[in-house]
Amino acid sequence: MRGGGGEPVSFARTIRSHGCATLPPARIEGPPPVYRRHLRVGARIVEVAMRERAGRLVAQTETRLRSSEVERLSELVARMFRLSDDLSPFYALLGRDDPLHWATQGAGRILASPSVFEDVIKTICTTNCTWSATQRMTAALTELGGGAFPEPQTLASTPPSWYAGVARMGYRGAYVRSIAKLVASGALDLEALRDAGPTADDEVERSLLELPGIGPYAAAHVMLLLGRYGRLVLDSWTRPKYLRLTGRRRAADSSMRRAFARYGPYAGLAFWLFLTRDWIEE
DNA sequence: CGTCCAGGTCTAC
DNA sequence: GGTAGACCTGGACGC
Repeated sequence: MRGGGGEPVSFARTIRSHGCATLPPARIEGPPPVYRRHLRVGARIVEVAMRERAGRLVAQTETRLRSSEVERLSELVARMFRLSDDLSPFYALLGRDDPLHWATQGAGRILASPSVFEDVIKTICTTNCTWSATQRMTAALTELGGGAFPEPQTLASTPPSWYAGVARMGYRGAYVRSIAKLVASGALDLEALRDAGPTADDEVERSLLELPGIGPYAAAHVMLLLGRYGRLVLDSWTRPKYLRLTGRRRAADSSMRRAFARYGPYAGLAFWLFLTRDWIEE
């Protein structure tokens, strides 16, 4: 790996993926698809352009990085693209006659945030509001962070008046602030959820549900970003989209779960791919 | 203008 | 266990 000053940081591990950005701020341009965002690398914030080149994921920065920063950036990008995930067991489930067989070309690599903390907070910002409100809230958070998502300590020490008056987060502000305080104080280690290894999904789900502002929808959403694909993300966007795609007039949550149960631990990923196939241009 | 509700969650029955 | 109401905010509506 090399990096800085126009030299790309590249990853030996091949990814064949259609990255799906589920959370702002992110923009995908194309072709060729480029994903850009500012990342906090050590003490400073750098803009990083990430793209696929010859079967490799390449991250490039405008400014030259120290080798320690290259190391750190590599770590962050590997997390975001979940490079340690092996989706082959999922692909093995998708036979020729499977409606999701198309996904075996490399779909399903969910793009996460560099930290679990960021994914948790942003997910709270998607609840019970319009997408434009989510964008407003996350833009304010990024502004507070000086161009990148703020550290837990920053959010913990920011007064409630900022949450209400600037970010206009409404009742979510208290949830976000209290989670930030827990993390900043060391009482809660959200990042450990990413490397929870063989810890059962149920246990991870319970941990998430204990957080203020995190309910069934948010827990399932964060788990998808953690590479735990068993839960279906059920909300006011996915439910109607499912109905539209299947031509059904109504469908209980239980019947949607049943319809995807055959994908086992990948049921939630299969559901997500089923719903977002039209996001992928062919 | 008032009402409804959006990529829900919490509390109180 | 299941369900009603409240909850910040701000667009999209109907009147």
